[in-house]
Amino acid sequence: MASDTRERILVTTAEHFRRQGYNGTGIKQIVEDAKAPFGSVYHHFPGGKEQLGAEVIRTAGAMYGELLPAVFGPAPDLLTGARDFYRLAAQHLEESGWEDACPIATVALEVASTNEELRKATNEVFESWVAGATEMLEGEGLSPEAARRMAIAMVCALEGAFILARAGRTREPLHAAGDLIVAQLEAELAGAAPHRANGSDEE
Amino acid sequence: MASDTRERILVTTAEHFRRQGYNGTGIKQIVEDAKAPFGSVYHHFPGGKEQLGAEVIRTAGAMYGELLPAVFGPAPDLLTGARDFYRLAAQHLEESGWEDACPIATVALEVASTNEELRKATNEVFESWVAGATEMLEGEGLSPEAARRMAIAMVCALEGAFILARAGRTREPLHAAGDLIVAQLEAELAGAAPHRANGSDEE
DNA sequence: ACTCGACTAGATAGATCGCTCTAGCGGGTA
DNA sequence: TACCCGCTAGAGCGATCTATCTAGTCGAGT
Repeated sequence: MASDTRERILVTTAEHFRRQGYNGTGIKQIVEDAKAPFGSVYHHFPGGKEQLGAEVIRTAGAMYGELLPAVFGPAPDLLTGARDFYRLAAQHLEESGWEDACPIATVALEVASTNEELRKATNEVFESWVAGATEMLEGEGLSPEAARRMAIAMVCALEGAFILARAGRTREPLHAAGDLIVAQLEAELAGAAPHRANGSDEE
Repeated sequence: MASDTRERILVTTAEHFRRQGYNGTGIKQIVEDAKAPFGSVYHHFPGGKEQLGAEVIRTAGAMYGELLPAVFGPAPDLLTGARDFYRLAAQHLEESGWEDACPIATVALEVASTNEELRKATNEVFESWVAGATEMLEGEGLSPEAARRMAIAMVCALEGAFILARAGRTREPLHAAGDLIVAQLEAELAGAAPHRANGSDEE
């Protein structure tokens, strides 16, 4: 039993935040869609909407961060991994009716200047994504500085492309951003001596 | 006269949208800060909050779009223009207490799946920015396809960097995104246009 | 002087907001 | 049996939301 009500509330809230943001989502709406009793929200999240929001940001953010190894892992090399990532994101976005983009971007912008607690939560998530990508890029021979800069740029390009793609209902921005990242990744990898014993060098 | 009340309402609403989004901004708050009578909102904007929102998106978007020629115009060449753009954006963002980023990004994400009318307005603004940048890049010798792709990537990188910068209260994402764009711009221009002798780039 | 439309001014309606409160259910322990 | 406690269940509070309504002010045109 534990509390799958609590889990349902978290998942449903995450879906609503991704679609319509923090301020656009009411607690009444959440409990209705989660088929949970209203009081349970304040039992499981005594801190109210803010605590619920913080937990959703962290769990949904961590879940999305796992897509990084999930997509890059099976790919034959980093470049195709990167290309796949943006293309899969575009495909998933369209198939979801232009709803399933970044789970925390809308909330991040809403709270950046109005709620310190939630702002910190979103920042931690972004930092964890950047850290994951940085580690991956360092493994390919980039210097720590170059790797981090590139990792940040990858996340920026993705987030920005999500905004334009949802506004215009088109995959074009995600493809343009993906192409940019792949091209630049190619250039940087060529410049940084790939001393990998693992056979992964072409060109 | 066209009453400057109407103008004050537009400007104040734009400021609030940029800071806290559409759903986070109440009409009461707008009229209070704009020192305007409540009824005037519905006199000047009979369509209510939605019409007000649409007009704010379009006017603020057009105003922000004018920064493109304003920054790139006086620059000695395209690369320094691009570098300046991201650095000025970062500087302005920090000086405003991490509030003055994109005037419509928050609203764009909030309404993308919930309000067709406003979604279209945000898309028109993004399209106009892309069109402006595309034209500029074509003037530098890029093919129409390459120019548009690059223009989209520039906007994506900027928007995404704004999200991370506001969340983390740091200029780093804007610098990383700017560096990425400048590097890729350099590569594409070298392949497309006759190089202009102009000893400028360093760092 | 008089009218009329543009605009100001704010009270108020009706819905919804986040949240608190009490009551009851159900199963493990004594 | 009796008791506790994690959890469900929802009525209801005060605040706030968007929007409408009436009344008043002001200036230009006749």
